[in-house]
Amino acid sequence: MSNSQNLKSEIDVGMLMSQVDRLCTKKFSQNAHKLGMDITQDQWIVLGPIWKQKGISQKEIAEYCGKDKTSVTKIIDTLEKKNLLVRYSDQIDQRIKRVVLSNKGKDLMKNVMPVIEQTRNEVLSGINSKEVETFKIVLKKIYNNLISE
Amino acid sequence: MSNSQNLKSEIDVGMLMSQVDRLCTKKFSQNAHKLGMDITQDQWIVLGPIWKQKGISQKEIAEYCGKDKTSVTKIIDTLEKKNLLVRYSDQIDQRIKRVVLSNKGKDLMKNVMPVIEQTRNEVLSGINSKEVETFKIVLKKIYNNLISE
DNA sequence: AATTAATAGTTGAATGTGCAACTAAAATAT
DNA sequence: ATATTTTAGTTGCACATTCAACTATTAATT
Repeated sequence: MSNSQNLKSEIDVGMLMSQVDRLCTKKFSQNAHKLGMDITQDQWIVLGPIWKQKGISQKEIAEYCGKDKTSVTKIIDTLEKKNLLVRYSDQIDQRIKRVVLSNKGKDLMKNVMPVIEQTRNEVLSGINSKEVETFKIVLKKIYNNLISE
Repeated sequence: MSNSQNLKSEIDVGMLMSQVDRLCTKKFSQNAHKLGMDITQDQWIVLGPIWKQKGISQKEIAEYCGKDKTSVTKIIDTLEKKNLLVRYSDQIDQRIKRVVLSNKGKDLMKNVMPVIEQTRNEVLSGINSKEVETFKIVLKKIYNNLISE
């Protein structure tokens, strides 16, 4: 125990962020499951832009989500198997795949809000809004430091 | 582009954290590769406690790293295949597997420091220490909010 | 002492990520 | 007009995570 504490005190920022990110993702899944929904955080993240913009392309989804196009392809594969969305080729530019939610997908997005809210409340409980602001600012700064392009 | 900006402005904290965590992990890998080292961030995270405490058990590694025991098993499998460490059973309690670094593992840990430092510098560039402090405090608060047990 | 619980670690399935190599289609160059 | 390059998306591989079910071993019950 004391040994573990010694080690923990020297903890690295990146390591801590990874841990916390995994805990948040896990909590989202658990909350979704508790509320009778079969969806992961990353599936929700990908559904978001499709919900907001019907017929959005996979490339645009990837940009919005900050995900690799490979990840987007595979998550959409999963979501298509679950009949939450439909893929179709752009009529003009056949390279582009566009995506729309199915009725099942729309229903899910309607009902998923309590999962988001409950998770956010649990995650940010006892943290004042100024701290959250700084937290977000730092995340954005790190983000800008690392997006090379 | 403007559409993407609209979407981005409503970005969720958890989503942003996931993105940033992935970018950090990626940057670590890239820096390691640039410096001629074959190691991922998670492999380094698991090697850390073994380096600090020779013969540490997998359970203790999992606790220190905040990783699931399953993840630890598999990362140690990988590290063992790469001959960076050795596993052996505890003489008294045969359930316990203990781990020590090989010479190759020790060498790697000696040489990995520049990767850590370079990554940390790139990640935290232009962020003042007060912001970093608050950032860590918020991460720890979220951590405490989510470790159920 | 024999049964039952708990513990440490492993395995397999499902999910997600990143890289490199690939296909197909469109845009550009010559 | 043909050849080259770029772009959008997919596939396969390696890695990492989680869950549930499993083995083996030790500890606790009765």
